Amino acid sequence: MASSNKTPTINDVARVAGVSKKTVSRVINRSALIKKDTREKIEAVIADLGYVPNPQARALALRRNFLLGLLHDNPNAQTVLNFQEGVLDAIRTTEFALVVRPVDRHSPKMLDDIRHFLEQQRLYGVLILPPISENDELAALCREMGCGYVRMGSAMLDDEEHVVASNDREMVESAVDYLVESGHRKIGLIKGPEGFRSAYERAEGFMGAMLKHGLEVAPRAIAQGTYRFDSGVVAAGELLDSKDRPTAIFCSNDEMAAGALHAARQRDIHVPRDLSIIGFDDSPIAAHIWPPLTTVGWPIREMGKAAALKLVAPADEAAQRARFPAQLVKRLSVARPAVEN
Amino acid sequence: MASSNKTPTINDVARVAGVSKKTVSRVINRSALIKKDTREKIEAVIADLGYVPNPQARALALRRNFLLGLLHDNPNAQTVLNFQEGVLDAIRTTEFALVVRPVDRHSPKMLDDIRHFLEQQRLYGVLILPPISENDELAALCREMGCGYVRMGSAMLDDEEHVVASNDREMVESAVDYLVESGHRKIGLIKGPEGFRSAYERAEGFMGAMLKHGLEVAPRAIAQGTYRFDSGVVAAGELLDSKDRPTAIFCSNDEMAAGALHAARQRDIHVPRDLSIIGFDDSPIAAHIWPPLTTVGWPIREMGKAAALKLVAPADEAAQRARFPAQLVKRLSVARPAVEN
DNA sequence: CTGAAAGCGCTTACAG
DNA sequence: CTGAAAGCGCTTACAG
Repeated sequence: MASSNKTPTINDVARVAGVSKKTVSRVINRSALIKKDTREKIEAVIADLGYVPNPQARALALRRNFLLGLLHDNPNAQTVLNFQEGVLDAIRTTEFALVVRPVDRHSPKMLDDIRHFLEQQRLYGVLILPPISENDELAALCREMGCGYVRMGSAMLDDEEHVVASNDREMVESAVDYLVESGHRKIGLIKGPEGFRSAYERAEGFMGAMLKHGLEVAPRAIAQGTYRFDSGVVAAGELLDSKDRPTAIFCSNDEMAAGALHAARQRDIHVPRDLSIIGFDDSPIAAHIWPPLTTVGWPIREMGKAAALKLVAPADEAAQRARFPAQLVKRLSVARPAVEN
Repeated sequence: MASSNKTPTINDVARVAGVSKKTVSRVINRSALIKKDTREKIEAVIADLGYVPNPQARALALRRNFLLGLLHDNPNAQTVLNFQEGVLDAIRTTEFALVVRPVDRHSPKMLDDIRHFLEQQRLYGVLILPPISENDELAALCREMGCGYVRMGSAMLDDEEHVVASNDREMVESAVDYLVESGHRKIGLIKGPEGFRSAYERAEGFMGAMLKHGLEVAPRAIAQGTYRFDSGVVAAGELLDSKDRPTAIFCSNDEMAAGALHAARQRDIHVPRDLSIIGFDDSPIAAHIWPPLTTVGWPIREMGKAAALKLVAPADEAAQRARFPAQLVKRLSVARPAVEN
């Protein structure tokens, strides 16, 4: 070691290798314009010295940080965390780091806050989780600021390079198919909140499937929810108290399905004997309530990984994928209806 | 505006204000060595120009990034997210950002990985969540690298400036007190995993309380869990199948309590009529299972905020706090035992 | 394919 | 209390 025990810089590498630091910079940045011999010599010195390029210096010179941002607002905690894990899978061995930024969808200053955040942190790119991923103004802001972005959604919200999407609509169709195969004909729906694309997609999937099976959906068989547990209790209550109550309910997410289970229990309606329930998300609660919930699970971690790769390694094969099929997870909350109807 | 539409730099501010950039730097860094008039003039120019110091440049010059790291391994998703929210509460209006880093407690390379991460990112400081917060080698590593750190824990793991702690032991005592007041005398314990300080504290709290009440704890009234749902099912099964089964079980976390509920249901043991259950964490599942779980809740978000403040604003009053009392959340999973025993 | 010079936007001693 | 010079560790045109 020529220098002391300080961490080595590009200058140390250049000196030891007997080249200019520009040349070292070229191997760091994987420039093609470099002779193989030179590259190998420099790589050896880098390994020998244990040199790691200083990201702060690169960030300053490049006017760009090696930071990915995760923008999210109030989604399911497990979803956020699984997504984070996926992102980390993609960047763990790179120089990138992940910065998280919860935002407030209801604040009128949200876009300004995000603008300021992007301006200040000079992020390499951002990953946007639903529901704010559905905000087209936000995507436009990212483009305007020269910040890469990938949106996670329930449908193809943008070009393939800017989206990782699940197929919610199809999945709800297959959930309804399953209920119909199990003998249900009076099937209720608890919708997610207005303005959420996922809620829309799931409701559309439901209506489409019912139509396909020639089944009627009475207005009283549809209730509005907010994706929160409490709204599931209330909405299911409405369905269960209506005359001619459904023998099965599709809930647009697991939280509301858990609420529906409470509503049934309060009325001494046994699940699944007297009522079948299907949720959506396959969040941990689905497996931990009683009866364990039949639901739709999507590969969130993989989606997070692919989303990050779209930003940091767009040429990578795994970065090409934009569609991520969800699948039905059968547990114990669905049974044949006690009385065929 | 003197310059074009580029974002203004410290030079622009200096020029417009008619001072040297060093002086501008002084007001940015809140140096005391500056005349009030000068400061106010410069502050006016800063506001006028909409100047924001470039964090990358500061990071390079200071050899220190304005980034806080969140190190965690496999804890409850909601805990991580709530903690993140708290941290963001503390740094939202500052130049700091939060970088997340899940780590693998079981990897032999964990400390090396973290060392490399700290070296590369030059973090301002890290926030460490349990269980890895209990790793003293990790804390030593942070000190060695000159990286600030704050550990979250179930007990005072370190000096006050390096800890935000809950009082798990006391809280479990009061949970047991509550069971005893409700008439229970045969109370079982499902422990958390070996090597977790929180598991130890909770078990100690349990044993201490039982001793205080002069109640015996038979070996068959204690079962080992892992903090996972499935382990709760198994452990509760053991307790419920033992002769002279308990009328109440304290579970060292909510996941296992949910598992215990399953075990009871499988045996047609009604909760709370035939069996009372108390959990720990007050995670969302606690309120969403049936019956809603009596549990111990701790102020995670506040702890996150205080932890971040200890790093970024140690003089702040809220940064002084190191102890955060949890409290018993009474719901429906506890009742008087059907038969006094 | 390689290099010398200038620059990214700040801060740090050192003077005064 | 304020400033001129040098430096943090990289990259970017521009030459050659």
